[in-house]
Amino acid sequence: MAPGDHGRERRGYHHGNLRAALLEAARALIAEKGPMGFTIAEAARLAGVSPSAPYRHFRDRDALIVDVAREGFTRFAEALEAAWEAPSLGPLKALDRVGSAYLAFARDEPAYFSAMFESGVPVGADPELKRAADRAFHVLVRACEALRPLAPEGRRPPALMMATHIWALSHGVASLFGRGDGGRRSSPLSAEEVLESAVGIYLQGLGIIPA
Amino acid sequence: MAPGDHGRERRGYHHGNLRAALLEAARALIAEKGPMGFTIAEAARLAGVSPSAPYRHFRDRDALIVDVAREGFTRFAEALEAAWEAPSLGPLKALDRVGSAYLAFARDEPAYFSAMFESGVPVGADPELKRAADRAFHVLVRACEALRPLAPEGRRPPALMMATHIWALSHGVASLFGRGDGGRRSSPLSAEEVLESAVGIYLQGLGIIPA
DNA sequence: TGTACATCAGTGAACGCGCGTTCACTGATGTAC
DNA sequence: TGTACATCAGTGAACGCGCGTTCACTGATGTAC
Repeated sequence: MAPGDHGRERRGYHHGNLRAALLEAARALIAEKGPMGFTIAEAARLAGVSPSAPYRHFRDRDALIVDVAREGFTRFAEALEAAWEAPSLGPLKALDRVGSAYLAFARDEPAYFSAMFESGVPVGADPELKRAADRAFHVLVRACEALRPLAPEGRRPPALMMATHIWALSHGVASLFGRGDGGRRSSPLSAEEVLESAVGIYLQGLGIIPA
Repeated sequence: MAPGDHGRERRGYHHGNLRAALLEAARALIAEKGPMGFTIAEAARLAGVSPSAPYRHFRDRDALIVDVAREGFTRFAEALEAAWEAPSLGPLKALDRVGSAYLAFARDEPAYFSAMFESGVPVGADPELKRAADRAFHVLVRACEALRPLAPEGRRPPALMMATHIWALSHGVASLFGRGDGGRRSSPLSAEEVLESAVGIYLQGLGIIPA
């Protein structure tokens, strides 16, 4: 594959799809060297275009990273939604699938993951970014709303709190044990096993699963 | 405070404490701009020394960051150990204190935290770094060993697994809600409240706390 | 106590490099008539 | 269908900058006798 063949074929002087090609190049570079190792010049090179071309599509370097994070949150939300909504196996099984999707995303898309959570981009940097992030979190909230009625009546914490707990747990497991790039800790258990067992004990604590 | 006054007074031509001053300067710079925003040249400037001076003490830029991470893990381990060992209030109260110490460290020392967990430095980069990291994790293992006998006999997961669960939970909460620098998510609950309530439900799940 | 000398821990100039960004420009594309 | 023209999306040269690292050097320190 020749340089510049990102997205559709380049048609002569005009690239035709430069914006998308730059986002893809940035993703690839961030996967390689982290969010701060990425440079606009190198992204342009990868897209087969002069170093000034990106400025037709992005105000500056930061704007490009914000867009990568936004794209990442959008795909993340889609992945979680798909995991939750697909089959009707009951909320317990579905929650399991959402957890696995969280880990799979962190593992398969380390570039998006670090642009989203480790690049220093504040969630409020862009309204669309915020919307996508909220959308992802909302999947967990819906899951917890479905789970709540299974708990004994006196002991039902707010769904939002439950979702926050499970989010933190998933995020911690993903960060420590389930990253696609280097630097993860070693553990006798896989990330999936850690998350699944922890969530199981948590749900027992709520009386949703029998002890 | 004049530039270069890190640690003890500079005594003429020789700095006297340059190594420590550079580590401190690096910490300050990482707190400001993240692990990748830090440069050796700027650290030297902060320490009041020529740009080539750092090379007397560190092979290169990476070596300096690894040392910052090592220093961070050492202080982290000390903080967790102090939280666990101080008073004999019983393992439940002590675990609480360890959790708070985890969050406090992430909040008060964002530079160390990101050098340790987000700089791409692999834990195996340096034997002493690995030892310090293990020491920190070991506090959680000891805490879980103390907690385990409180669970009903048939339902006692390995302490190492429990420690992994609680570590992931603490780390997730710290990363998402309890960072000292920008970029954290908003939540109606404080990081401490989130962690405490989640750990409470988890311990109920183990039968260590009554439902 | 004094002196010669080895070693240590800095200096500062220099290098090559790649970056972000700007600028005037120009080739390609699409639209009005 | 053909032509004039506006607009779009690139080019490529240039800028100033700060970086990591090297090198030969030198001032300060400590030690042996």
